Amino acid sequence: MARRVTSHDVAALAGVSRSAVSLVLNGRAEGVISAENQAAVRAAAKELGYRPNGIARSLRSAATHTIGVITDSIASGTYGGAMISGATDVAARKGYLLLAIDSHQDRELEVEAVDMLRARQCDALLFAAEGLHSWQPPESFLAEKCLLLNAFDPQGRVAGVVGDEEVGGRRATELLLEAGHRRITYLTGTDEVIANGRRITGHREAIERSGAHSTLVPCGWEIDAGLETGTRVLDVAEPPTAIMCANDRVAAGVFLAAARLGLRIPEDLSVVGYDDDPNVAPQLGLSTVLLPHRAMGERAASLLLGALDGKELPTGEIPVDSPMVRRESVAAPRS
Amino acid sequence: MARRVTSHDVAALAGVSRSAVSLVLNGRAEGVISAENQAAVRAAAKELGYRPNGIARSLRSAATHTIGVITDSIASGTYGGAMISGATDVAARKGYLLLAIDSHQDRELEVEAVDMLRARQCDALLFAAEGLHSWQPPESFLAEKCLLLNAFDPQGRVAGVVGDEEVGGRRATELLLEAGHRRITYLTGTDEVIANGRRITGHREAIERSGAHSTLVPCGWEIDAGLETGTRVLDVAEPPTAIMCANDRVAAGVFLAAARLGLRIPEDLSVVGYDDDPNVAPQLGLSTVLLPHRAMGERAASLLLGALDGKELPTGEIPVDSPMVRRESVAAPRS
DNA sequence: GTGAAAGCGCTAACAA
DNA sequence: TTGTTAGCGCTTTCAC
Repeated sequence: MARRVTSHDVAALAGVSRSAVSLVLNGRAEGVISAENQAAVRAAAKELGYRPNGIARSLRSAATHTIGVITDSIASGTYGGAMISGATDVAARKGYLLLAIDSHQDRELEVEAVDMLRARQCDALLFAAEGLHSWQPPESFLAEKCLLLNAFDPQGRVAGVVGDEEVGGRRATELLLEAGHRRITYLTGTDEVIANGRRITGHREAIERSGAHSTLVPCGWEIDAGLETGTRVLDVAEPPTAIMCANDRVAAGVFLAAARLGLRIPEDLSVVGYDDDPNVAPQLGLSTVLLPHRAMGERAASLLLGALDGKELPTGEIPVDSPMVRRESVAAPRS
Repeated sequence: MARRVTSHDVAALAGVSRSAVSLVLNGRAEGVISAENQAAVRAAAKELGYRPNGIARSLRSAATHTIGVITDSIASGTYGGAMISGATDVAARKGYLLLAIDSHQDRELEVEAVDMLRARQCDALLFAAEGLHSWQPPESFLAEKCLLLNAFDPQGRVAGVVGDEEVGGRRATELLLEAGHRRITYLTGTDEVIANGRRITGHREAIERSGAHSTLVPCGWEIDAGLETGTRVLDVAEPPTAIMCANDRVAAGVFLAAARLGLRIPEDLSVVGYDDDPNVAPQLGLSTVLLPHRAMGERAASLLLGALDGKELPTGEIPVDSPMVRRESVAAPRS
């Protein structure tokens, strides 16, 4: 770690002043610095491997090109990483980097994290939640340009980028309706998960518009719940021709239930999942609604970057489309 | 975003000089600043909500309390997040934050990422790989305090924190041996995955020491390979009494194969996996070797932090223990 | 026990 | 067209 090269060294080697170096390297030299001096500066910079000290530059310009991110437990799940990764990529493309810290769902740590990030003069703040939920931002968070990811502010003071769960619930239902199903069962998740209610709303909308019939059966989120509830629902005189599942793991349970009962998918039973879980959906050939985590992260970063560019930040919830991933688990019902 | 509070404001309110503020707030005031002035400074700082500007402090002290992290594609898999999360937590506890950027396995982006991180004066650099592999650090990377995570330098110039795959392979094997198995089949992964060879080495060691017999059958890493190869291996006159699997997904395939053939686990067949995949192992009750991603991340951060504290960085590979997770899939063979 | 002054590396206004 | 200067906010001698 030899002493760092500074603009002073470059200026000396090129035989110009430090300001000349600054102008040339920041593209503000045209018509200000002679062509040969420009060349000399560039040559010297290259020879010395000069990189401007970002800290000094930040101090001067009062901009760190850094977005502070508070995550609530992002690494524990399968999906959180995709959001952060999407945000990182979009930010990096504009020269911004993410400074991340995890609060482990601890309110005190959250506040402390905001403080740490603010002390480092982040240009903007982002709060990212593993699972969609309501989040009350501390005052210090609101003092900056800020945004929520996979979360929303109950008081609506900050905008939040979220997956469009209603559309997702509607799409999954419509896929079954369009295939011709009229007797549909929806194995729902649990109410403490906010997405659940929204998906149900979307589902009901689609059903009502169609005139078909659906039954909602509380189930849960895990494979064994899918197996158990799926078996109960299917092992009756007039079973549904299609099942919509709370998520892909439940769908996997339904696959098992169907296999047990000798029902083939999709010939005897159509199944649609939710999440596009990479560990489940492709293996099963499951048609499912994609939770657009990466796109959400990208969206959040680009909104924040826009705000730093002077654009207005939106308010309220910013839904990101949840597309349908079609595989082989849905077909027309046996007539 | 009202104008930021500076030490100047605090000094003015407390009626002292800026240097006094600095001394008090950094705990260097004892015996230097009068008790009442100290109290005044603290009161003023609190009232104004003063936080020292980290950028200015960094410029002054030439230390940013930041670790730059280059990831190669960390968010795409199930495990990468745990490493980063472990590192983040350990670093945060010492006031360090991670500045992360993803190279998407692109060499040019890698070099650029190192440049960006160096320009921001990170105190140390970490390269983290999703899957264990060899990585050739650019010169610019080596110019800093640096370390590899889940990777190793073929030329040995930087140390790399890795999971102990040999021990893992040995442990999995020993679990079966201790249960009394003498006819074991190992469904191996593929050679382009470096961990595979190491696990095989560990496996062979354990087998040789025991005098038991094992057969290695190339299989792969996915559930369908496990099902297919598992079926082939089990559907013979004298099948193995235990199967060791390349990973947990393969083990899931073996579970399916066993079910098809009417073999109960663990009564008729013992199975051991690798990874402790949270999406697979608990659901199956699978005994498996834990890939200690979080511990690896923690280890890397604490080594780097130690180095910043003046301690020597080790060289070569730094293995982190891969513990056995015992569940129900292993029992004594039917005699 | 306290405050003035210098300087980290950079950029932008200003003077030459 | 160029170089000099001031200052971002902080810490740390060094006089007082």
